[in-house]
Amino acid sequence: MAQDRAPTRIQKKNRAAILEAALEVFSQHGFRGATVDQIATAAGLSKPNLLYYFPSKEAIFKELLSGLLDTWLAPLHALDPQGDPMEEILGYVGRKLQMSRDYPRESRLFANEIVQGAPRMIDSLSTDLKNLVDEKVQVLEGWMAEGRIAQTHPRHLLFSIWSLTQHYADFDVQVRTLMGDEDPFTAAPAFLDTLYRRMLTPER
Amino acid sequence: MAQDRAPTRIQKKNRAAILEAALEVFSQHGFRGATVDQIATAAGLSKPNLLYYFPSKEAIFKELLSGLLDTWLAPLHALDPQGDPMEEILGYVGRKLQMSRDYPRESRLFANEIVQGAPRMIDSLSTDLKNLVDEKVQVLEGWMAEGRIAQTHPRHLLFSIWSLTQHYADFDVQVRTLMGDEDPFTAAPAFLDTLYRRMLTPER
DNA sequence: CGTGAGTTTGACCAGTTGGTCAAATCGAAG
DNA sequence: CTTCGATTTGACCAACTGGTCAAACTCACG
Repeated sequence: MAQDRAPTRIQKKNRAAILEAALEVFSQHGFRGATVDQIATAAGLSKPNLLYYFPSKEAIFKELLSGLLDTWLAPLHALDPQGDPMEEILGYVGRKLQMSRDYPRESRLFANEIVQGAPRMIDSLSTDLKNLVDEKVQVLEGWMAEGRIAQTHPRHLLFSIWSLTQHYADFDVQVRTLMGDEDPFTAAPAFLDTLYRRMLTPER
Repeated sequence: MAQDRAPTRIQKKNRAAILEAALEVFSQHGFRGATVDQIATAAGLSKPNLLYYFPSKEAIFKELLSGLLDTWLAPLHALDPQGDPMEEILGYVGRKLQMSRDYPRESRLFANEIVQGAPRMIDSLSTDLKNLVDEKVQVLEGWMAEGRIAQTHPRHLLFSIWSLTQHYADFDVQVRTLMGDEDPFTAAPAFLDTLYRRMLTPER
């Protein structure tokens, strides 16, 4: 078994390959629907070999989740209280949409988990995510109180950003089925930009 | 085996119980994550007894899906080309939100399936749903051309309605974790109403 | 080289799962 | 209350799945 010392060249390569393969398989089939054999094959390893690097299927999944949560929350972290409110929010929306385009598997991994009640994520949600959201909600409330953006329910505003942007990753099949040849990500940025600009511009 | 003639009293009762149980179990665990035994127990039957009414797990799932799709699309069907555009759209949003509140399991069932690539639904999507959407997109385009609602991408507008409303059902755990005691459905109607009113009111 | 830690694997195991089947039981019409 | 189709079930099976293990192999390093 891999010991506590510095990881070997092979260890680094294989652990990375496993996590990449696990992301692919878990995001497509969910935790229960994925098999260790599938992941091993996708990583170019035998099942026992994979289990030499990770003690169990659950361990792979947990490591994936915790490793990805930070990446996922980074755009919200970057929302700057000192910046221009409208630019900050539109920037956040844009970055979130970009992530749906660039990292759809990550989005679907979380979607799968949360739709099923987030049995393995509920802790992170009620601590890390909740703290971050509480913090940014205060920022939004400040902006609204100052009249720099229109008054709305800040939490629902955040939910709306998440749902609108992640929809393009999570419901990709449906979206593409209904858009035909047109790439959804062509018109989406302008659509969301207009939506939030109209919604958040203070009444004159 | 149940024959082609009129269904018995017992047949009716048990098939209904099975479908109800299947909705509960499938929506929580997805197709692969659900077991026939779980469904049978939830329906108050033994596994072989359940399989006396449905030939396979897959058959139960498919019947559930096709039976539910109509219900799910009904609110969009009801969008009346003759009505007042803003009222029609806001009404549609309201009805869709109501469905997320009243039928969250149905919403999660579809979400689960679509996130995983809709392997058992893609046909219905590309026929029934596509036709309905194409039809209603024309209605929306007509309203926009007449200047009765603001100009936007009609398909993205529909996507936005679906994602914003279904989010409250599909991501229920997350939403409730972040809202604490406050019921999400208290403020959601007003939030969405304002959002679409601001977004779709034509420039004066 | 040689050697020991690091890596890989075939064989295997126990538990789960979807599904079958013959036999037993039930229920409604005569 | 009999009878026959409808219903229910215990026992069973084959395939699959997560995980183990001892033996074999590989590789970096002295």
